[in-house]
Amino acid sequence: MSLLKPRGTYHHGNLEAALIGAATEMVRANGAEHLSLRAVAAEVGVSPSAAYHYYPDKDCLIFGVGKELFENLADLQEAALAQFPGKNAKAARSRFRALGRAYFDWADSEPNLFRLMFGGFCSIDFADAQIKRQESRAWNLLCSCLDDLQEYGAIDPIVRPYGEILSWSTVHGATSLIVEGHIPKDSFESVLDGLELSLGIRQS
Amino acid sequence: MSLLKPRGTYHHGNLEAALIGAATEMVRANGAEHLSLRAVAAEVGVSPSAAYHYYPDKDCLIFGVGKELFENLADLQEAALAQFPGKNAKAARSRFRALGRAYFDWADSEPNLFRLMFGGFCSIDFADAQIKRQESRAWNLLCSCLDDLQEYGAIDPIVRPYGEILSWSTVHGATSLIVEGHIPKDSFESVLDGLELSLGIRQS
DNA sequence: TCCATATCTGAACGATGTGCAGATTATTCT
DNA sequence: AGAATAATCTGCACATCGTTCAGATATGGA
Repeated sequence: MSLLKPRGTYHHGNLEAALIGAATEMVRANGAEHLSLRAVAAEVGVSPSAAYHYYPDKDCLIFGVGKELFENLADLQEAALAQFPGKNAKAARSRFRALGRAYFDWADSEPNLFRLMFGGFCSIDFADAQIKRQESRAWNLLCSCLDDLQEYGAIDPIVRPYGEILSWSTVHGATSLIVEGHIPKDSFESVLDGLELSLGIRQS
Repeated sequence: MSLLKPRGTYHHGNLEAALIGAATEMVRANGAEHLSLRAVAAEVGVSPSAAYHYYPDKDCLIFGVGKELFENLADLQEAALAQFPGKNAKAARSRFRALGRAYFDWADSEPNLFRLMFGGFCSIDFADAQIKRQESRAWNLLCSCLDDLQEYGAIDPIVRPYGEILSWSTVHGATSLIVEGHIPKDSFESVLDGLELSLGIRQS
């Protein structure tokens, strides 16, 4: 599936996917705030108006880009968990850290995509069913990770009820602050350390 | 100091401040992504080109807006601390919560301004001396708050070294996630509860 | 083969950010 | 006070952008 429309043809054949693909790449490179619908159309080899057959306006195109990203992130976190499949406290703790690191690494390697998802400037409808599904998939991964720690007695039971929301908030907050340059990059590991300590997660 | 230029006059007299004022109000109302330099100029009663005498481009005008906001936030946090001046564990704990709440309340009441500061879409230079000063002012407030807790033996000494970065990350993360609609608003209080618990902050 | 439908083009409109020549006012110097 | 200089603002122009719409072109079913 090529992005460019075959020369001399009228119909593209795969315009919707091609538009999303080109738009994603351009957001990745230049940030959503500099995305031009005309440029996306030109990249794909199509007139600007063609896009309006699939998206009522530019915002919806960007929304389409965003929807895919939440799936990507959930996939990454799933892969991170799969790296440490052991059924013991040590492996569970590794999973917990891997989950946080995957979140950060993704944001750190693609700040423009991360901003599109969580920056709030693009009118993304988080009530959208597809996004909700991916977000709850990621949430469930975190839940199962904390459940494991609990099962192995490797987390403070008093703090356990706050585990999910505390972990997500902390990791997301540190990630945002680092991506936007408010705190240095190497502080993420120490945030993870502190988070583990404060949740009472210790290696047996 | 009126925003509008007096009718019939040529020079405005206070253009720079008026531009920032009008721009701030328009960002507050519509979000920085919809700010129009022409609209700001019109609001102030001046031609669009006039703005270029004070700011080389639109981004720099937005940057000017952002700089002020960091001062506002630090002021708010200072005021929050002043509400609980007591020299004991209970007051220190109240200060800690007030600090977090002030951060969240500010973001919750002015999401567009919060996004401008931390959303990452506006090219804000956080190495700017004025911003750094305000950010470190807020940071020091947090430090002193945790120092107090430590002095009164009201915080887990093992977690204490991570106190500042954990607190900021967690509060900022929860705030962002709530403002952008990823988690419900009422979860902030429970994040605060969890943060206190996990830091070992308990009332004597 | 012909027709209905889906898909795309081309030209147009208003709005935007920005640059530049010159008009207008303020300030400084004599 | 008057003239020269600097600061400030206007008016116009340009390229680009998002978006609309009438019409051209291709596709698929009868």
